[in-house]
This record gives sequence, C-alpha cells and structure tokens, in this order.
Amino acid sequence: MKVTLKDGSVKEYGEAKSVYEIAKDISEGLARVACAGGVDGKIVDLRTVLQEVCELNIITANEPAGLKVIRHTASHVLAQAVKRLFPEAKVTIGPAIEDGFYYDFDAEPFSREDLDRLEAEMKKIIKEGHELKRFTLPKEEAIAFMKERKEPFKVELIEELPEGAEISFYDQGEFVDLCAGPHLMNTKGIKAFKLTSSSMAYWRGDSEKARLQRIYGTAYNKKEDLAAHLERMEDAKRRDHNKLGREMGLFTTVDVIGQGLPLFTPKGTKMIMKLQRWIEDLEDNEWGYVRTRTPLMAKSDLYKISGHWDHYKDGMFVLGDEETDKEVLALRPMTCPFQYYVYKNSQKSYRDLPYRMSETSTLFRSEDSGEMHGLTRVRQFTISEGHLVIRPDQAEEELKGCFDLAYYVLKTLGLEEDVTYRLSKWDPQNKKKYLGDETYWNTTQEALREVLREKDIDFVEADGEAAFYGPKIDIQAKNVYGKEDTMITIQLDCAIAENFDLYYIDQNGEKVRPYIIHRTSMGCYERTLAWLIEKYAGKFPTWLCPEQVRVLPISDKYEAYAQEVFRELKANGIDATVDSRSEKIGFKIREARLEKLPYMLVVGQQEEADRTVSVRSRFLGDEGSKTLAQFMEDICKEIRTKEIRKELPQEEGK
RNA sequence: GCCGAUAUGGCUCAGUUGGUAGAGCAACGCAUUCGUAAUGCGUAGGUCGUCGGUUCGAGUCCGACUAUCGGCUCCA
Repeated sequence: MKVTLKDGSVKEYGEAKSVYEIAKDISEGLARVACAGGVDGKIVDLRTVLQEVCELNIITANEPAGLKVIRHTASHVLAQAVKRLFPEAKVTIGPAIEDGFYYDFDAEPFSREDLDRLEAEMKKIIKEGHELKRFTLPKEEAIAFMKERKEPFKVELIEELPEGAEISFYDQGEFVDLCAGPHLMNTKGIKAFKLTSSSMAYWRGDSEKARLQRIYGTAYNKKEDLAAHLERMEDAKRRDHNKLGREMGLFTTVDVIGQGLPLFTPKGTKMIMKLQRWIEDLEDNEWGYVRTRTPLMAKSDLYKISGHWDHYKDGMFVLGDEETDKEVLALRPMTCPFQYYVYKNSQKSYRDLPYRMSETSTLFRSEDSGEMHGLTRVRQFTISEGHLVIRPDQAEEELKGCFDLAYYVLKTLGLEEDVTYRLSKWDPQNKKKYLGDETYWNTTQEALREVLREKDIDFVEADGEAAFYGPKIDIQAKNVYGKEDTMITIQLDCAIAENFDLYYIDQNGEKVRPYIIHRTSMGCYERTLAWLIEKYAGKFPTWLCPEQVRVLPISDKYEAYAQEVFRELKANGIDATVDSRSEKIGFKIREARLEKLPYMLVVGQQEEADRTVSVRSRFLGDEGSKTLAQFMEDICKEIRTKEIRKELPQEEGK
C-alpha cells in the first residue's frame, strides 16, 4: 500500500504488520499532513485513511498489529465502563501491551468483584456498538475541553504537546478520550476480552507522583484465541518456579530468616552444586581461568575507591554507622575490587595477560522489600563472577571468548533459544550517574556492539541500562509470565583500573593501564535454577536431576538385589535411591513419576535371576529390561554429554 | 520503598451472622509381599503467621508488625 504524504513523497508499506505503522505514522508523526495524504496514490482525508486502516486491522486482526488495535480499543471501552460505574475516577493512559492492555485510573483500588462488574459493563458497551469517531482540536481548545470534563491528567498530557499541534480525540458515545489512535471503527469489533488483574501504578512511573490503579486485561479477535491465551497462563502458573520449586522441595523460605533469603534443601543444593562444579571445571580447565576466594565483606574504604559507596550505597548492607563507629564494614554487592587486589598481589607483565580470574561468589544486595521474587530477585545470591584483566589489544578477542563461553553454557542448558541479547548503554541524558566521558562510552559501547555483530547475533540497544562504570552485553531471559531478567552479563570497563592503580609492565618496561572485563558465565545460580525449573517444568535433563535413578524392588524379597544395584549406581557417581517401602510397585512408580524422576529401575525375581534391571524412563516409558552394565553405560553417557532427551508427551496423573 | 490481596496441621483447602477447629493427601504403626500411575485398617499431628485491641467469649471484628503473591519502581 502506498501512502502519499503532504510533501509529495510517497511512502510504501508492506502487508499486514505495517498496518499499525501506517496508522501510527499518520496519526502521530504525520498528523498534520494526513488530511492531504492519500491511499494508493489517491488523495483522501485522514478519516478515510484511518477507516481503511481500521478495516484492514479487523481483517488482519491475528497479526500483532491488528491485535494491538483491538486491545487499545478495549482499553478505551474499559475506561468508558469505569467512568460509568465509578464516575469519580480520573482517566490517565491506557496502552496496548505485549499480551493485552491496561488502563490507569486515579481511583479507589478495584476488587475482583469490581473487575467482574466492569467486564459486564464492557460487554454492554461493546453490544451498544459505539462508533469511534476521531476529531481534532487546537491545543488551547483541547485543554479547555478536558478541563471541562474534569480530567486533570489528560490536561497535563496535552499541555506537554507542542504548541500549534492539532490534538486528536476519539469519541465513543458519552466517552471521549485523548488519543492518537488508531482504533477499531466500532466497539463491536472487540470479540473476546477479559480483565485479568488490577494493581497499583504511579503516574508516569514516578513514585513521587500520584498513585494510580491499573487494570490489566487482554483481548483477542476470536474467543478460541482468548481461551488459548488463558490456558497458556494456567500452564505458566504450573511451571512457575516459585510454586513448582517449592512443591518439588528444591527450596523454601522462612519468615524469621527473612525476605529474599531462600533456603536450599538437599535436592535444590544438589542441583546448584552440579551447575557449580560444571562451571568451575569448565572455566578452570578449558577456558583458562584462575580461581579466587575473597572475603564477603570489606571496609567502606574499599567501596569508596571502587565508586560503589557513591553510586551504590543504598544497595549495600552496611555494618556499623559512619558517625559513631571507627570501622564501617559492608557486605559485598560484587566481587570486582576484591579480585583487583588479587591481581595486584604480584606485579604482572604484558606476558601474564589476559589474567582471567573467576570466583563462585556470594553477593549481598539490599533490595527494597517489594522487589524480591522467588529465586529471581533475592538479597543473597551466588554468581559465577569473573574479571579479566587484559591489554587493550586483547579486548576484542577476550570479549568474544566471554561471549562464546556464555553461549556454550546456555546451549548446554538448552536455554539458547529462550534468551534475548541486549547492548546496555549509558543514559546520555543523565551523565552524572556514570563514570567517564562521552568518548569513553562511545568507544566501549562500539567495542561490545562489534562483538555482537561479529557473532551475528540479533540484539537490542538500550539506553540507561549500563553499569555506572561501563556498558554491558546482557543476555536476558523471560520467566513464565514474560517478565525479563538478566541471566548473563559481559561488561567492558576501561575506567576502573585507574582508581585501583592496576597496571602491567609492557615490552618497554613501562607501566600501562589494563582494561577489565566483568563477566558471568552462568550468571546467578539461584536465577538459573529458576529458569531451568520453568523451562523444563521440573523435568530436568538427567545430569541435573537431584535424584537420577530410583530402584524399585517389587517386594521385600528383592531388597538385597536392589541394594546391590544401588551400590553399583552410587559407585558410578549416579544420584540414586531405593524405595524399600512395602508398597505395591504401581504406587512406587506413581510417586516417582510425580516427582519427575528420569529413571526408575524395577527389580524383582526375574531381574535378580538375570542380573538385569527393568527400566522405566520419563522419555520412553517402559523400556523393558537391560543388563545392569548396559544401563550403567547408557546413563553415564547421557550424564557425561549432558544430553537433553525428548520427553514423552504429558500424561496426567492426579 | 509504594499499592492491593493473602496467611488455618508437612501439602491442598473447609470453617456459616463472633460461641473456643474439620477433610483429603503426606507422615507414623500394623497387616499385606504385590510386576509398571493410588492395598486395607489404625494412630498421631493445629495455642488458626506474630503481637496488641474490642468483646462475657475472636480462626472469624479492629490495629501494628512479619512473610507470601500480583503489580509499580529497582535490578544479577
């Protein structure tokens, strides 16, 4: 589709997905020229263009762009319903988001019952079939219009728009909203929607500003799609690590121990130790790292040198009071300066670089109370933290090495498809938050960008996400609810060496400042475990399972043989147990399956006589019998190669 | 930190208008000795998150605190 713009230029749009783009261009950036714009070369007015666009949106409503329009319109219908049932409520903004929409209101908190009533009212509005009519007003009139309707938040929004702008509104029956569009032509276009939850949000995301009540909802073009979405959300709840991890007995929390301080059970600990041993072995033996072990706390003086005292003090647990105590200590929120002093312990030559240090490092961060979540946001956590002290000429190669290691870890865990890559840059609008000048940031950011380009990785760039000392490559993963957190980070830091007087001696015998790479390979063990729980819904690859094999004797009579099998498994380093209870075999199998064990070995008269085991696995079900030696060979190989076997389709056991 | 919701035996949940606790599963015991998703019977287990208040009487009403959940903000 070609749209002719006022300046005579013609912009060509592709199919379906760009429908929203057109509408957006027309109604936002090109609002003032749109009246003279046209579709397919014909000059038409804006209303016609928008109508055409909206029609297309209905047709292509399964495309993300089409859904966005439906959801945005649904958010207006929600606002209309709120104004009907809660006339005192003030409207603010209500955009479409990834899986639905929300609308923020200045109102009393909404209960689930309120949401149900609002849903009913929305259905009524949809049925009433209001046409969404767009009109514009000059800025001054627009302000007066919203003042008259007693909507202070809308007035504030309009006041910020440029002078002389034509302000766009949508009229749907008795409800009129300030909005750039686009929208469906009629409220009847909303075929399936649901209000999912309500919560509090701040006006413009600023905790100093008004507290608003946000209502979340979702809308689809078809009832089946909505049902499928709700089903996905139910599935997400079942996978939620915070629920499943507790149910499976991997971790727990205790009131009197405190928030954000999970306790790992023997099972959870086993999994974390498997990850940790793997990573340490990998780094030390294959990727050329040396291992350090440094204190969990230090005097405040250390953090003053590193800059954390100025930039990160609120995030640290400080022991003692600067006013009254001679010595003030703080638990470490990172390992950087500790490892710098390990580096400084002996004088390094250019030949010693890169000097790659790694530590399985427990860190403490004083998160605000509402920020903790399961295993993904905690106050004490352990990361595979490393610092590479490098010569400037080694930056590119070492950064790539860090990236390769991270990618290898992700791939082995089967998570490589589930992550996104982000180049985290400084915020040029807020330079005070960062060390170094513009040149420094441009150079370091470009170095990281080059690595991602070289690796042919799709990535996004994000302002304001950098550490205060340098930019980062962040590998982001989403939890089952779509919330994103950083899993692995690689950071380039060319500034801190100065503060700690780090140097090496070059070929000419001169002292030279090295660069530093801060990086993780697996990231935070707690978080990684959380993602693994959600990714595999508790059905972990065998190598990671806290219990890999359970021996199930048919009856007490075969206990001795079961013990023999068990000893053989343990002798091969396999995590195994024996279920010796006097229960029927069906019951034992049921329990082992509910616990998502990869392997069960049923042993009875036949097996004892033949020196075999009857194998039942999560992957193939009843696999028949194998000699013990054969089973041992197979499972050892599976564990050694960290194989991710395909699971049997879900059977439901209640 | 902010807003809202929630808090009953190991787990999942009942508990009516305030009259001082109930089920299933798990645990334990006994019987059963069993061939690929639940054997039967029995026993024990809770000062209802903590503290305070209202009341003749509080799991139930009120307040504070703590924790959990959903968000906001923040972040590995």
